[in-house]
Amino acid sequence: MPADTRSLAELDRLIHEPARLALTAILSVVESADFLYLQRETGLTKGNLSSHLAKLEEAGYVAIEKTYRGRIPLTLVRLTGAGAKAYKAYRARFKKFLEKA
Amino acid sequence: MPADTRSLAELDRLIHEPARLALTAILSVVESADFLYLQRETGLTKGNLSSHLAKLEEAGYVAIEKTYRGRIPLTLVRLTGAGAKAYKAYRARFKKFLEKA
DNA sequence: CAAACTGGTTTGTATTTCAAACCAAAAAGG
DNA sequence: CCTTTTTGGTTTGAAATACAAACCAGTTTG
Repeated sequence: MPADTRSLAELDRLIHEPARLALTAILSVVESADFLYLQRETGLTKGNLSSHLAKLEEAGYVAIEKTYRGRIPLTLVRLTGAGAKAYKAYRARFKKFLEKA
Repeated sequence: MPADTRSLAELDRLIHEPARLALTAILSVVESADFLYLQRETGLTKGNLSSHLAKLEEAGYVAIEKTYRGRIPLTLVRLTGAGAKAYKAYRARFKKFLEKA
């Protein structure tokens, strides 16, 4: 019997997107990160990073705080409880899928 | 140091899509499957199954053979060598990602 | 022989994604 | 100073995706 592929349909698409998966993975281990750090780490363009972050924020998966380092803007991002939970669930589902094939 | 999230950008998007990942996973263990079997197994509509299969075929990941069972049409699908290779690579990458976080 | 069912494909629309253009503030150069 | 460049982003278009609904040819059923 083939793997339970039905469970794949339930994957959280918001996290599944590779760019956002990368972001979520990073944020799950750093407590908080700024915009440029995330850009360097993921290799995304500023535009794409900005819009992916906006989506994650809209979903309540990250909280974005716009502040200043001295006088230059600093955008800080951290995973929310909901974001951490969703990421954990995503990983668990995917891991299960990978195991049984 | 956060996980190597750069590697996620290299995931094969064609396989990454959940519907096609499900199809590929099934085909990786069955040698050959017909259209309706794949539909039942994945829960996709006929339309979506048809177009996802078309994409996989276009990429050379599956071979589709249209034949007949008696007088009613029968569409048989099997993974090609390239498809099997791509699927294997996808799994390896993802597994690696899951392991180091 | 008309209606419904099989086994699909095509079409239309709504989302998504990416890249390129844009923008305001700050720093650097002449 | 005043222009130019750089920093730290956001907004805007255009292209690709994905999904659902409509369609279609052939077959069986009433």
